[in-house]
Amino acid sequence: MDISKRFNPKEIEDKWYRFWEEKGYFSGRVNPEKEPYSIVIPPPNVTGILHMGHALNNTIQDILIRYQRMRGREALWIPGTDHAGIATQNIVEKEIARQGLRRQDLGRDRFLKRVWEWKEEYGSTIIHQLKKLGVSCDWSRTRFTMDNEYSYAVREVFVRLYNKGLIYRGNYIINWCPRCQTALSDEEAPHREIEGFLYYIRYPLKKAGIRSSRSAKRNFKRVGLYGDYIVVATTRPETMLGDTAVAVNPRDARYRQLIGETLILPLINRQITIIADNIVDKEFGTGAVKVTPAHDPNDYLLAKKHKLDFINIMHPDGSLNDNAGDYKGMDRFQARKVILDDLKRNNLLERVEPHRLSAGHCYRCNTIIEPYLSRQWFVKMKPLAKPAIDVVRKGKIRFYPVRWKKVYLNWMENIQDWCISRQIWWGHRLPVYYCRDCQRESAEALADSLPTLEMTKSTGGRDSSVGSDGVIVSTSTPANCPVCGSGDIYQEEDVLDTWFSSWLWPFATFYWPRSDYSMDGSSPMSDLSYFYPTSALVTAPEILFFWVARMIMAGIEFMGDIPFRDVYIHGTVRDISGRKMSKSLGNAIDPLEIISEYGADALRFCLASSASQGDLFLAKEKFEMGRNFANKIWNAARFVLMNLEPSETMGDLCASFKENDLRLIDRWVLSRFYSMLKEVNRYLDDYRFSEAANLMYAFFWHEFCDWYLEIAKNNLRQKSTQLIMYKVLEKMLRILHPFIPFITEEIWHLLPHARESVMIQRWPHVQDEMIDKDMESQVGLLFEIIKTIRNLRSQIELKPERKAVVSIYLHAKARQQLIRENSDLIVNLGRLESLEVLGVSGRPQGTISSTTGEADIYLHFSGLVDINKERNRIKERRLGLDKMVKVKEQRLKNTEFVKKAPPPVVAKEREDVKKLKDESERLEKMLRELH
RNA sequence: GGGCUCAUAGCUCAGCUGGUUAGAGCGUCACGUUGACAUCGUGAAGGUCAGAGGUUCGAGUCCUCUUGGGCCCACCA
Repeated sequence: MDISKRFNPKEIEDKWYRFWEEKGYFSGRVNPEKEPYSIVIPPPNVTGILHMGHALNNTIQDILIRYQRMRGREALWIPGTDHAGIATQNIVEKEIARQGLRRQDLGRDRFLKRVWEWKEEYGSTIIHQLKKLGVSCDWSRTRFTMDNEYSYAVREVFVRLYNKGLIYRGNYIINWCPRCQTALSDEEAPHREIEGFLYYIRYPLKKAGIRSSRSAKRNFKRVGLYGDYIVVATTRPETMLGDTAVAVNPRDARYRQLIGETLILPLINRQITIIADNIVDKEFGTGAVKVTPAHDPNDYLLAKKHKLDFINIMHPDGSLNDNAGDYKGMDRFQARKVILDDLKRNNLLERVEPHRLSAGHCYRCNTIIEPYLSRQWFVKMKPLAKPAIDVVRKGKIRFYPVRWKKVYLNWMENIQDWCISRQIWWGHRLPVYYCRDCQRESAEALADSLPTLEMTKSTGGRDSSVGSDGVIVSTSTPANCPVCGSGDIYQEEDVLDTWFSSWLWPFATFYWPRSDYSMDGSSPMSDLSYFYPTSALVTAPEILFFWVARMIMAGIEFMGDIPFRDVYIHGTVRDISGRKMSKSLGNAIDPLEIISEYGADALRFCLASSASQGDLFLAKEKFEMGRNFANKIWNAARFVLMNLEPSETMGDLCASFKENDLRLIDRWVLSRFYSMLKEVNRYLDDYRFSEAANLMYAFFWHEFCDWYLEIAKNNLRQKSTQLIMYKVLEKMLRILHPFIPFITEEIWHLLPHARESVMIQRWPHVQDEMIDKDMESQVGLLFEIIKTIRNLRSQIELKPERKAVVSIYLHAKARQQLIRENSDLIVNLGRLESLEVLGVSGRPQGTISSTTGEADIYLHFSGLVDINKERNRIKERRLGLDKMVKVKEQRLKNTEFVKKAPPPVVAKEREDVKKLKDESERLEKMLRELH
């Protein structure tokens, strides 16, 4: 047979991927005969390009899917992409910016057309890249979160929640990204520490000369033109332009006399009042807080409570507006500088301290978030969260590793309402319409526009604006106002948060709210009812709140059932120094580069074997391990196939096979295989991929290749050897297939059998009757002896080509038979001329010696033996043994131990002592015999 | 400020519900073209399991504290 010496992944990967696709192996269809197993892919952004995180995430899913498919489940993996509102819009905006255009120049419709064109052209990049990985998604079901049917599901959900009173609209402080010019949810504005400053600013009192107490004196001094003042501390001095009060703690003696007094807000000369509230921390700063209701969430609440004015000083792009007086038109950070200069000039900046603070950052463009008062839409989360907490707490949904359960519950129990409106164009437009005629009659008419409200008096509570005043919510565009019949209707400009569509993914991908959809049209049940709830969700920790938690809520709310049973959360991919792998840091390893250099199998295997409990620390060299393993498998297969009789087929081999033909080593390798398989099964069912991968690796390489195949070289003409080599290889291909699908398929087709693909084979059964631990330990002794001989050889630097003569004394008579029967094995692997089994103990002339736990081994040596070296070696070993004996004897002397430890543990301890002592005595004897 | 997590060989990590002579891969050193594989083989060196207490007959494994990393959440201006 002509098989290349090296495995060359490039030549075969595309071929087999096409083969699987053409055969339709990836498709999952309703099949009442089979138990379903389904996974929905975490849909990558249409803007996405494959990175290591994707590679890891999808490798794991593919392992699960292929494994379950082989176990006889109807496996379905639904792929798709996410429209990624802000990210995609940003890309297309950048594109048109090269032509000097802003999206506003094109207008909404033309801009959206451009985005769709972009999507058509580049949107499936990541899909093609995923295929390179070998993933077995059912591509005929590929979904996009802005597909027509999907969009309908989104509107349906909005309407249902609105009608239930769970969606409301109102003016609140939200996270505003001045660069993207949209609101963001709390999750989209992660806090990051920044090195900033705390600025202490003097606010003069209108009525000078008030002293509250002696202790306060240093806080009140005369400054320039102004009278006495109060000092406030802030990290964002520019917001002072929007201040409408200063707050102090009512129990703060320093300021008690000043409560209710009026201050002159510097630079803008507005009169503001000193108010008292318990939320003010006396210890922080000066104990006096400037209150900026329109630009700080705390101040907002304070202002509601104290009925203060809300002054918005900023345009949506972060520049200051008309309310900012002389600073109007400046960018917020530029304004900060100028304001600080002006304050300094007026002797109003008391001091500046370095101050570390954490601020929200836009998760799309990393711009510092501005807390911004604007009219937005929200989902009330508490009612949705409650049942979603229950299902996790009761274990209906299980997290792997389990610690994520706590993280989930902690977040869910403190959940805040979800801001779902975005001031961008690419996305699902809110199914909200306004009737102009009704609005005209409404007192709140002016407030529907984008968040440009400049100054409003405080309004009522959080729910004040729900469902009133010309608002129509409907899945389809209404022709007339259902209240007044007017046709003067327009749709809400805002679109929904991308995650407002993603959270429906586990059922909207099955065409929910339709309940009758099935892919092949003639199924006895719908896809949704067959495949939902899905079996497992595999994802990264970053999107636990964004996505996983919300899917659980949506599943329960709209399907009445959990969306998945298991959640497996894998680690984050980092570089070798622990930094998160990212394009911007320049430390990313491109999976496609790894594939082309080492092969997709190498990539997959390395990722799987690195995917233990924590994060993954990767360096390019690490993938060599996978490549080497693939090559090892390749060559082992080559060896096995080269040594099968050309005409042999599996059937011929089996037919000529008799149980008693099996040699000890044959039974050993089978026993080891099934022992390993048993554990692999357990690990896979427990989402412990690295353990499963490493077990297979160790067995294949260090047991099957290093021992079995090496021994087989001397029995190649025996049918049983050929059969067992073949059998183990064949079974290994099956169980390795989910991890390394390409090479296993390639080798599969080189096997002399007729079955068309390894991918659709059954996962092997554990044959318990083949597992024999006692026999394994007998073989273990044989290996020990061989290793000891090799060790002795290397000590006297005996060249490999020189055959040695060895005598063995077995301490247990029963083992003599074992050694005699398998002496050929020791002779061959020990490179011996002959092996003698001694009847009595004692050192033969001209030998060097060593022991295993059960045998004394003497290697005949004609050269000069360095007696001292030999003696030291034996002594050292004895020392070690005696130390262990001491520890164990001490343990046995302890009556508590003997009384309380379980009998088998005590028995084993006794046995160990006996064995160790024996060995020690034999070493002692060897020592005596040396002279 | 709250929570989670980690600290085991030079590096990256295993070590499951406490009882091994503490393992693997990579790296290092020595030897090697034995009829698959140098992307290989054989052998070796290398660890007081971060530190201190405690629970227990027994702790790398459980508890507390200390030290040092990492991550997440949070409305300290």
